[in-house]
Amino acid sequence: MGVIRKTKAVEVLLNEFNTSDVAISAKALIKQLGDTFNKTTIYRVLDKLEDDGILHSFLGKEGLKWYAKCNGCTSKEHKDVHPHFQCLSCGRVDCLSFTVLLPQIPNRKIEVSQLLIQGKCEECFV
Amino acid sequence: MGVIRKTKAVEVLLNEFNTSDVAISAKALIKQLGDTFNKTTIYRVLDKLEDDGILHSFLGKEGLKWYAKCNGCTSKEHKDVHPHFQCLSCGRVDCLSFTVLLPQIPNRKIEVSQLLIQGKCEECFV
DNA sequence: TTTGTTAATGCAACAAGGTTGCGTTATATT
DNA sequence: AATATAACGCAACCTTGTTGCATTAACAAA
Repeated sequence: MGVIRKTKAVEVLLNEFNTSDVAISAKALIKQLGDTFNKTTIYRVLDKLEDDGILHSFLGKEGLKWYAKCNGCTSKEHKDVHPHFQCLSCGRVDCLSFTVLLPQIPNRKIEVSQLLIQGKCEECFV
Repeated sequence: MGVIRKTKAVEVLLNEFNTSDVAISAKALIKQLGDTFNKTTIYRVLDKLEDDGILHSFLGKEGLKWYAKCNGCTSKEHKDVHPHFQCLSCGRVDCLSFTVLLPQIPNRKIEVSQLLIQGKCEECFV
């Protein structure tokens, strides 16, 4: 990827992800920042941050695109494959830090896997 | 769910899923049957078949909705939780018949999980 | 500090998957 | 055959996300 300039939008978006560990949907970011930045800009910055290995994205339920910080990824390789947890009560999504081991499947080659777990998060589970 | 009438649309759609075990996206069904039935009808029939426990649905990559036959589900309970495999070469999606065991997560309650595995299918993996 | 290159932005229009309202048709029941 | 109502077709709409293009602003070099 090309040079990334430190613009207001990049700064603000990065800050969103640096202040907590949860994933944030593009939709939520647009709702929150849409008055300050054009939605096109937000989509493009997220895209670029993903290309640069700073964020990773995945699809949550309802087909929404979610973003979260990467750990140890580069622009060359997104090695950050882990499950995501979506709370059915409050909607919050976060990254789980364990690795799910998949069985080998005969005659198939696994390249990517996406595991979305849904239920009640720590706050909502009492 | 209410009574389900044996209409042409129901008959044709059911037949699509009965002749093979692969999953089919709503989009593909509309492309294939859109001249015969209105897309609204197709969406509604799929919806109803899912409610009745005959089909189950999940989201594939790109946020498309996919449907496949259920095994042993009723309209009360969709017990059919299994991984889905999407081939990155030919696009084909099918249901894998094994169960992935998830570790318990402290202070959270797991209710649903969706595992999408991507790679090369049996046909494309040589 | 001014200049110049080009990445980044805003805007408007668009794309695609899916949904809704409503008047009409057809299935199943009596 | 008459009736109730599920299912249908159509058009219009909604939402998330994308594209083209003219304008603005980072940033490096002079």
